[in-house]
Amino acid sequence: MREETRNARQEQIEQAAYAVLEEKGYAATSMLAIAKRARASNETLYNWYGDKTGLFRALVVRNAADVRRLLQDGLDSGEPPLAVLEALGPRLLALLISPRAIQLNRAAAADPTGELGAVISEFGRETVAPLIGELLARVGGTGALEFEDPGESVALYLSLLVGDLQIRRAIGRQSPLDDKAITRRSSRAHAQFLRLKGR
Amino acid sequence: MREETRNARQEQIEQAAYAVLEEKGYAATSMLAIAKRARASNETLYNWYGDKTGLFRALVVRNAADVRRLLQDGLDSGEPPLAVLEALGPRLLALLISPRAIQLNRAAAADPTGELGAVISEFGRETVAPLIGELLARVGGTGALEFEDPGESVALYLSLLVGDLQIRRAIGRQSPLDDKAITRRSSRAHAQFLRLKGR
DNA sequence: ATGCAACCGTACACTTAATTACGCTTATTG
DNA sequence: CAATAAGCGTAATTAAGTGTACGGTTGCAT
Repeated sequence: MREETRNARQEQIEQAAYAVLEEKGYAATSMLAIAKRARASNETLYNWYGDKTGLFRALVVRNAADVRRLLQDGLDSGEPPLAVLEALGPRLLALLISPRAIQLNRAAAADPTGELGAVISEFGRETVAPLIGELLARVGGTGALEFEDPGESVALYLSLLVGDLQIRRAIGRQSPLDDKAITRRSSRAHAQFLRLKGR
Repeated sequence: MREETRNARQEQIEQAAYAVLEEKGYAATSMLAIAKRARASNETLYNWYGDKTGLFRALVVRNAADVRRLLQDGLDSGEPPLAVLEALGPRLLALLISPRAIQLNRAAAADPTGELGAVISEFGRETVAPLIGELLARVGGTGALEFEDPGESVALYLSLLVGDLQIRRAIGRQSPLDDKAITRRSSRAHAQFLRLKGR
């Protein structure tokens, strides 16, 4: 199969996986259901992804790449760091509590092997945090911030921005935030962060 | 069976449930495994708890009662509110990220019916938040705090105290925080909260 | 002591879902 | 235009786990 065709096919399969996942939740999502939705055979799914965990690992990696790209674009934009931070807030928050991300977190929580959780950690927070750290360092470079421990500042920023929204969404009792709520929460977090760490 | 005996037996069964849960994770925890661990029959488990969700609901309720008691004792202690808040921080944090609480959150995230999540919310956050709100209001009454929206202040306090620790523990391989780390995080959160909301 | 109700241990349907196998069809390639 | 590799659809296999049933046993009340 031509590489191009195959990539397109994988895209379709992963779309289907998300669709079923968002519709049924992880526990009720079967490989067969994904295959049918994508009009693929489950033999193909197993050939390409190995097993169910492998398929979801692919979803996690692709999702994390989106977040990474968002941050990297911000870093490369050449805009003033503080403006970048402010603009990134709502978009980052939106990604982190999107239905897709939440379903992946639920999947990781449900995964008996714990492997999905490891992958989310590795490709999620552990690649994202350094990028935020870099951004904060640049803001610091402009003199707008003052902090000793960069890791602690990243954690504080994420605490203010995201807080316990992810876990509350994951256990199902927090409805998705609309754009307005996301903007409000993000700008509040931005202001609070500056008050704590700004000079 | 004498009531006392029965309560003790339930205690043992719930202990066993936690043990298996912490050992295997929710998905790999079967009713039979719990029964065997407790040297009980699964018929008894089903008679007493109805079904698997019912058993875990019992765990959630008991766990939430612990948290509630902690806060209520603080409120009733008669100590100065600000001191109560400071003393409560580490103990509350320790409970919220304890292995038991985390496993219950994992269970809720994995539960396809979403019922466990509802129970956690109802007996967890939704009874705890008002108590924290009451405590914050009393601190405000002493003139040490100033805020308009009590709900928002509770959310901020919890964000600073707990942040995304729960979700990271739920999906990650992150080890529990030791006492020292809990104390440090809690006192930092306390200071930051006062800085944002204190007068 | 003795009857009874609940409990234990084990076995047993009954489902469900992950994998695997396979015959048929379609696309790629030399 | 074959030859062949890959993919499709579906059926078979396997493995667990939930929830139920049941004979034997134990603790409790009378």
